[in-house]
Amino acid sequence: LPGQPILPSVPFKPCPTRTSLEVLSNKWTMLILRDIGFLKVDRFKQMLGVTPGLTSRVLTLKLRELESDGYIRPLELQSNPPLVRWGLIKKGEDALRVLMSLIDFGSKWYSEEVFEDKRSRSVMEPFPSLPYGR
Amino acid sequence: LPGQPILPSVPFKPCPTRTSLEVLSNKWTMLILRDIGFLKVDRFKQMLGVTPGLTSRVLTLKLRELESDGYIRPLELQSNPPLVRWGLIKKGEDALRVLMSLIDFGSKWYSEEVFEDKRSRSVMEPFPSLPYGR
DNA sequence: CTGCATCCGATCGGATACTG
DNA sequence: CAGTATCCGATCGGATGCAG
Repeated sequence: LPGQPILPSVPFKPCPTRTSLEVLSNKWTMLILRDIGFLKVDRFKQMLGVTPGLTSRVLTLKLRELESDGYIRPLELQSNPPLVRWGLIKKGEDALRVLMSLIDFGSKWYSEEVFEDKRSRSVMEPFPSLPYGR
Repeated sequence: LPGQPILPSVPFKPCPTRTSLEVLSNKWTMLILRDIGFLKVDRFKQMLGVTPGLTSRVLTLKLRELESDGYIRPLELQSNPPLVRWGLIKKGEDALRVLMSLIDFGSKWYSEEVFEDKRSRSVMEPFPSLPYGR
């Protein structure tokens, strides 16, 4: 992409990248959205199970943050013993597009760590069923 | 997206999201790639100028990291006084897709902070000239 | 099961001053 | 101009244990 600056035709005050990153750049946030949105793992303990390294303290903090920022919503199913499912709301679903671009990027550039056959590929291959693109 | 889990047809060991985030989730990294890739601001001092809050110490650290991870490349033009331009290489250009998705997301969900007219919009509007999508 | 409380080391990154 | 060096407070997040 050499040459002219690529400038927005509509000027923004702070770059929207900055605002988006404030919430999405967290170490665990995207993985939690992945659990709920893609893996359909929407229960506290299950999330801990499928996300190695994540601890209950951090998961709690991030769920609260995602909730208060309007990404997810809790469904309290029963309270004794507690049974909660977490669901994406609109903003959270939109964030999955960012997630897809991360998966795409990672699949291409970190295939050695990611795939067992170490072959680089595009997301369309791992997720052929997904409505991707616009 | 209710219903079935959306699973990859090709299993990955760690989720590629995780590997991508290790480098891209940094507070400043994406903004530096934006400076070079979109704004065509490729000089040290200029980057500090267009990226409020960024300090020279952190910029140095991140440039070194992006360089050793294969996102950018320095062009030493002269050494006294020093004159350096930073350019994206392939991996860095690919990372712009992630950046676009962040801009897209931010333009939609943080329009109050981002646009002066506070109207939400898609990236296609601010960047009509960009080859976006696949 | 779904969390919360406490503790604490590691890291991040802002402020400031300095160098070739 | 393009960085380095030093300092240090704030935050992040891992470990562990406990609660409803």
